[in-house]
Amino acid sequence: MPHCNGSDHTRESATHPVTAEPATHNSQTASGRSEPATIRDVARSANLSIASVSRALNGHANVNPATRARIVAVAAELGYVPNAAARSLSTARTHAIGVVLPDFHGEFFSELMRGMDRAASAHGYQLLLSNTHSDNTMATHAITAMLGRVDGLVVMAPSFATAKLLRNMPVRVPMVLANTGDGTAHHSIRIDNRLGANSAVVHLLEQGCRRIVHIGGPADNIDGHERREGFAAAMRALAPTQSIVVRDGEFQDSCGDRIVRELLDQGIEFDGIFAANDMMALGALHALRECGIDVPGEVAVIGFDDIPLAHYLALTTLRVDVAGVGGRAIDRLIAEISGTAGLPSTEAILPELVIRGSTRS
Amino acid sequence: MPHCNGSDHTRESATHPVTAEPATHNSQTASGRSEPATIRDVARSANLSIASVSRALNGHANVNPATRARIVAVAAELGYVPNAAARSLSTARTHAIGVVLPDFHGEFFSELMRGMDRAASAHGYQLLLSNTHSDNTMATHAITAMLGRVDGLVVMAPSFATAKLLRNMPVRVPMVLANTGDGTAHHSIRIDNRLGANSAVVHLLEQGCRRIVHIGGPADNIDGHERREGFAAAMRALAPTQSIVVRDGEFQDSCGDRIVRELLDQGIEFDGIFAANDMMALGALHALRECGIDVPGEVAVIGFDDIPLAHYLALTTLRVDVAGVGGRAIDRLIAEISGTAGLPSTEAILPELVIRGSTRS
DNA sequence: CCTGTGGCCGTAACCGGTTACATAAGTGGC
DNA sequence: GCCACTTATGTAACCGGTTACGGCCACAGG
Repeated sequence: MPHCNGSDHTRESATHPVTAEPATHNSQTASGRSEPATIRDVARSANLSIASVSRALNGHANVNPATRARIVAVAAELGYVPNAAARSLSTARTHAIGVVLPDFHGEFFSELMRGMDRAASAHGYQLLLSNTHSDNTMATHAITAMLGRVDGLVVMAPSFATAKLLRNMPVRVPMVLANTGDGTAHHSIRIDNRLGANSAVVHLLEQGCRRIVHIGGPADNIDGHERREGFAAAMRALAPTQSIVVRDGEFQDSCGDRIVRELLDQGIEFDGIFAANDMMALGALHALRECGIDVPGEVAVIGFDDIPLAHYLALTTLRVDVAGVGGRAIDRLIAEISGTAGLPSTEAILPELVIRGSTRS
Repeated sequence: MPHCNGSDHTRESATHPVTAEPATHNSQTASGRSEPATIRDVARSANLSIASVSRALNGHANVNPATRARIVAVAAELGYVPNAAARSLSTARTHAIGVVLPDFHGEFFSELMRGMDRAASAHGYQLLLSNTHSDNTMATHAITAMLGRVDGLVVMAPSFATAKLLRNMPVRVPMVLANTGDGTAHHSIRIDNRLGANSAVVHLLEQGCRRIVHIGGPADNIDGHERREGFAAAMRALAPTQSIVVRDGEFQDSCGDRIVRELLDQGIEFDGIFAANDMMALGALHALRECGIDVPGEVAVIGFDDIPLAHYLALTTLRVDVAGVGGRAIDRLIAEISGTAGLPSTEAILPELVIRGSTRS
């Protein structure tokens, strides 16, 4: 690029009175596709020191208003954007939050992210994402990769195995756990699965059910575990004469379908189903309808989560404010980052019963 | 943060020879809750220079194998993790990719993220997320905030207004556009909406439909726009005698419902509906059923996207490999980052017709 | 007129890495 | 025995910000 019109930005020659013009290291205009302008470019262009530029742009008080205005104008003209890495290096703050999730599936995930993003961007934080791909060891690997590039972590590890790994990992950053079976050492936020299960049982009993079966979640999953325990506890307390029937699935609709057919084949009688999540409940609904069993007349069905499908297929369920979980997790993490959080504690989100056609006609 | 051990912030004492043994600045073991170990700690502990540590840990060739092994061992013992900000600063690489999306809603979003995450982590990249909250100016703001902390950007801006802003923004990083109406200046990837619309029309005509109406998407949306145009073009080409009826909605189920009722009220006859997305198609299905109109007997309905609900409600639709879009976008961005990408070009993902009960009994 | 004070600004150290270059030791060939 | 060359390691200059500290100047009080 030989002698491009260097007329406008060669003011720096004023500081160096003579010498042979340092090759105009970086004197292109903002419109060019040049290297991004640095704080030094701004300082040179404004005939000020980099310290003043830094102070002015960061809103420090001890800067002359006129000077600040000039700096802001020059910065805008050069299209200056502070280098985030450099800033992080000297301030030891990244303004980023790492999010480690077990899997990117379905509405649950997008709602969670929505809540997190809103809370994070409200505080000027950005979200760095990582999927553990349902591999337990991946979680620690993902966290390690994030160390140093985030100010804190939100980790979701519903699998007990992952939670165990987590517990043994030394942390160097603030961390909030979501839906994880470890409420002692860290700040955490969870769904009150036992309460939800209790609400489900109460509702089914109110509808007149006398033989309730539970389609449970995976044994390794904390939510499945707690919902199963909550179901059993509620049954013991509220319907002590009923036998407790539980069949575990894998949170997929096909499991619900299969388990219902197995129960029917085995001649097990039931008039109510509490599934540990909506997908399995929908699979159960499907199987019941195919077998000509009236819902809710002969069998009432209730799920957990309130996914959009539940609304469409009139499934009674327990609504969980997933976006709220995400938002609260971020809020608490930011509180911990800024040192305004208290001792580690666990916060529970309460599920809300949503009654639809699958339990009441 | 009361009385944290103030011994660690006396950094200037290292330069001034204050005698008195620098107090083993940072010699705790990995298990402690101390300040993270730096490369200097590792070097000191291994009796080597920081250059050797850097070379050893980065796999450079010119390091004695025995030395490398010792360094690796010491690093592991100290729990050393390189500071990402420092590394980014000197290498000008962040190994992060910025993702700017219009909204975090539904299955579409999670599938997209899934595809992106898989592709990104396969190449050792992390994802930095940003939501533009459906505010056009937010997009440029979000991008600005990401500059310097990412190696490249994937931007999704289905709104024409946002795309326009984007076009005028000077870019300093590699960028791939997804579903955006600007295929000239940047690498981009999109859904072949016109082809999909054509497939829909062909299928409806094959099913014997002779009066097809289109429930279109928002005027400002590129996908809606292209599907509408594709519909009109296909009708002109394949059924030139039919009049082209189009009613625009907002991609929500309620719109489909409302529009169908309006058409019926206005006495407009039709035997086929092509909706610009599945949600509106489902709304239409709902309205038709409530009005006692047989589907597909009297009216066939086809949607676009193949969301999970479509499967459950037996909606014929055009499947879009959303995860594939995300994955391809990341792959191409990484190619551009590493300089192995060619000139900007547009890549199209082909929708696939999925025939279900709403068009064929 | 001298000195204290406060506002504004510049100098330079520092954050924790990477890497060009210098240095030192070992190897082979003549 | 000397030189060229390779290999292994150390030194120090960066990368682009932030900020402690000190200097300069204007102005007020004595």
